[in-house]
Amino acid sequence: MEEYTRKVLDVILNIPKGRVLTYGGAAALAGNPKGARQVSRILHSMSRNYNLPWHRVINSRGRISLPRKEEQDLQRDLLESEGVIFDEKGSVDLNIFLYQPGHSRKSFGPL
DNA sequence: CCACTGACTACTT
DNA sequence: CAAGTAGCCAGTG
Repeated sequence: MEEYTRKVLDVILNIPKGRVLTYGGAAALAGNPKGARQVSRILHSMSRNYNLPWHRVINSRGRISLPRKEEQDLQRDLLESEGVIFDEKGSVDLNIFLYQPGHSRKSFGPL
């Protein structure tokens, strides 16, 4: 497996509860800003074996990208149970919930 | 090695 | 907002 793949896994595992990360963001943190698509494939192939928090990974517009509705609902449920808020259009406010290493605040949220 | 795939992204219509 | 285009790159066969 490529080192890049390993780094992506590491990044995903480090997303704090209640935060989300975009595919591109995970790719960038893993050292390959153009590797967003690999992130999605990694999640698909590794989430089974590594117990990854795959639900904390969404696309650059703050929306769920899963193709199947059941999976979308599951991801949304998991995120909401962690405190992530979805607006009426079904998207997450990345300005609030995006995981940004080094930019951590003591508290966050819409309040 | 080549061809194809994909839970992406940014840009343009 | 939806649809099309181009760039991207590791896994798989």
